[in-house]
Amino acid sequence: MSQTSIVQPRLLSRLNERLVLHAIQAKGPSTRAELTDEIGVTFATVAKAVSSLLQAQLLEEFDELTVGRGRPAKRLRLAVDESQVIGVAIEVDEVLVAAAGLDGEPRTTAEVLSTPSTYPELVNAIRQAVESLSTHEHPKTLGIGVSVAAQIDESAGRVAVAANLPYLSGKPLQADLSEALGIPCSIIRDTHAVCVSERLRGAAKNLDNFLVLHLGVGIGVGVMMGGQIFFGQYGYAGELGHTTAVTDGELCHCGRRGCLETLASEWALSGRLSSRLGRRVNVDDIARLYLSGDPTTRQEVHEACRQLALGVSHAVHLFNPGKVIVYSRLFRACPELLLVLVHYIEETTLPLSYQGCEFVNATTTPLDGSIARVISNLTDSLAPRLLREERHQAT
Amino acid sequence: MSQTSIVQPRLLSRLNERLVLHAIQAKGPSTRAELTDEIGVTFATVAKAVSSLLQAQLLEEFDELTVGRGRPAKRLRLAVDESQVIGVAIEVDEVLVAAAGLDGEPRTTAEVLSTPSTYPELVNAIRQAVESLSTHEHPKTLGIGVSVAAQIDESAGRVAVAANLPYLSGKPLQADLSEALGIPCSIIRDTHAVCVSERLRGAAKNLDNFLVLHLGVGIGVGVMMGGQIFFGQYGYAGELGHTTAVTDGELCHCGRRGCLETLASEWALSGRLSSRLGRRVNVDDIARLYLSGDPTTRQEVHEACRQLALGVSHAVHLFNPGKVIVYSRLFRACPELLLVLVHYIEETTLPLSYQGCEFVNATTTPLDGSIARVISNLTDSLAPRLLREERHQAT
DNA sequence: CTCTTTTAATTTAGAGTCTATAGTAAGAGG
DNA sequence: CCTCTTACTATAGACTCTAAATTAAAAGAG
Repeated sequence: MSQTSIVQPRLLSRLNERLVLHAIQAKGPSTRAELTDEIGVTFATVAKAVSSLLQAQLLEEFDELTVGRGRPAKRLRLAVDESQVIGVAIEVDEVLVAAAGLDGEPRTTAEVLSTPSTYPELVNAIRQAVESLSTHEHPKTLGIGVSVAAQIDESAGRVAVAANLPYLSGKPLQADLSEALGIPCSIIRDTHAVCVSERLRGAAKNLDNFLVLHLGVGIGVGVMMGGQIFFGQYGYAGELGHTTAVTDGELCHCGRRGCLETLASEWALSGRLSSRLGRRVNVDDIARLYLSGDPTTRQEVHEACRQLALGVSHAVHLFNPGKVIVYSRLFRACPELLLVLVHYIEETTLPLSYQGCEFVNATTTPLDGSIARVISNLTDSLAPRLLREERHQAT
Repeated sequence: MSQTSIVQPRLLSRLNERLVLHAIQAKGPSTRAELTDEIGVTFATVAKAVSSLLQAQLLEEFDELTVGRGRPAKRLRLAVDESQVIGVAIEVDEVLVAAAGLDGEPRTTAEVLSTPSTYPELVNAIRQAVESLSTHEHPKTLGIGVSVAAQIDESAGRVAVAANLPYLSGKPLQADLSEALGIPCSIIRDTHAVCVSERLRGAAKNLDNFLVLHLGVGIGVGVMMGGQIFFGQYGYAGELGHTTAVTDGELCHCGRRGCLETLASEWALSGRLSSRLGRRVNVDDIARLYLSGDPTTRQEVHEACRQLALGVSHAVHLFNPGKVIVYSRLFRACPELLLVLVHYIEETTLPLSYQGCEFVNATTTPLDGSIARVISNLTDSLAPRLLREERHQAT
């Protein structure tokens, strides 16, 4: 099988390094003594793991204003002065690039490019933007994350199908960027990116099971379960837009009829409202009209919410998530829509299934997610994850 | 946090013991040399792990008819002569008890009791049945698994809600049985039990992501993802029966209208057919009538399949499983119904989502599952699971 | 200003694990 | 009987952990 086993003495120290990083991510900057209590290993072991992480520039030591007796401890934080990561978000009309410390906090406002129209230009534009953030005045760049508004085969690092950026379909973007930049790079679907950043520093901190409902041109959910993105057997988990909402409904671009996407996507909504209002409206217009109380808009939007709630209800029944995070321009502009959505969901969902499940707007973006993805990769590539799974009753 | 860390040198040997057991489960009886190739550690390490597992009576050594040159190897198998486990299935009308070797193969035909009508009688009946299988003529009993046709809080070992066995609701069955029997015991929901046994030795061998569609009085799915049963945040994942299938449909016992269960459960189907045929029919009658070609029956059954397919379609879209295993008396009696179900599913599901997903009947029962659960517990309690999760592109 | 107290960090000894390598065991074939 | 082949055992070297002793750096008491 595997040429050489991972089960070797040094696995232990890797595991402890990983535990140290996760403890600091969860509790913020800590001293070695605090980490000792938190992790449950000896001070000596913590010190050793920390020294290795300092060497790898994943952690930084800093003095704090001491207050108690005794020798003052040095506090450790995720590296922000010595190291950085770079996140890239490829969207339909623009590409965003930003650098961040290992805490996930962007250190600059994002640089915005308009999306090039060929693949080589895209790779080149990203290379230039990344290089301008990686000069010698900047901290050392440890990795690059790229979120893409497309179906991604994340294990192969390849774009699967990019409906709205056709030239990306099938491209081995991860390998091409890694090569062009000379720095480890990983690509991730935008929906999944939001999952990762919401968990790292957004609405789902320390939550293992939640959904991100992504409403854009289509409707999809990002599934975070057991602390990991869930891909399904072939990587297509989280499809919601092509669930049949009404039998013999409107024709969908997928060839079937009555898909949820024909009723509740932002794209469908602006189409319906455009024809009812007799002029072209986009999502921002809809939000404005909705907030101003336009009755036609309110009626259509609420109807879309009702249909959407049915689809979300299925997902809640099946996943029993601890939270549902809505990532949508319309919902961000009109937060009260969350209440409407929840109202319809409660009508069609078993209380046992939605009890304890909060519905909130996303607080992060795919750009944050691309950064969070690199950071997770850096921490998780140290060692595999230990997963306890005992369900035994001791006698 | 945890008093003492699990990350210690002996974790390595535990991990290797676990790898040895899983290799033998996957590949069948093996020699130490074969395990060495399979696992990727040194022969010496394998030999040490094996010797520890022999001591724990989880493995057995046996001579085989040698054929090649060289010193003949001793082959190792999961213990079946020296050790056994006992499985119990608590169903609405009967309780099944059987002993099995650690390979999961039952060593006896199941003993069948009619389900007692009080909790103490139930515990006592199980105690007697188990003790008659644990006398000194029998191999040593290493554990007991109990599958229950009810909602279970599997982490607490407690029955949550038992709609059809009311006296079980809220009972700490796992602790009570462990105490009564003096042997580690674990309880598991019947739907989940089928998941576990299908993966151990049924239709889902070596498959990490699949669903078990359980049609009985209700409709539910067991979700196996990443090789583990998925519970959701609060343990209620896999609900399908109370998905709203038609707005303003028939009143469901849950208080809402149009639940899938009112249209497609075996219970609903027999109700509808009883009233249309003018006489009481149960599931077995329906199967007979269906196979004999009765048009009314065929029409109603196909309509139920159509509704069911819509619900399954949602699950397939969201989970993208590698297989859907149907556990249902009606489907087992009429295997051609699978084709009907698949036909309707294909009508309402994105090809990308169901491609590569097979729909098959279950080959195991909750009793097999209760046995499989104990065996998993024995192997998995040795060490936590190592979960690699790298998605990085090496430069 | 010196000494004690307190907390932080390092060092060292002891036990456990792995790999690698050399050596022993048990059969088949000439 | 000897050699070849495969299976298994034993030992040395490197790495890890814990635990306990030692050193380091500050605050406070006298």
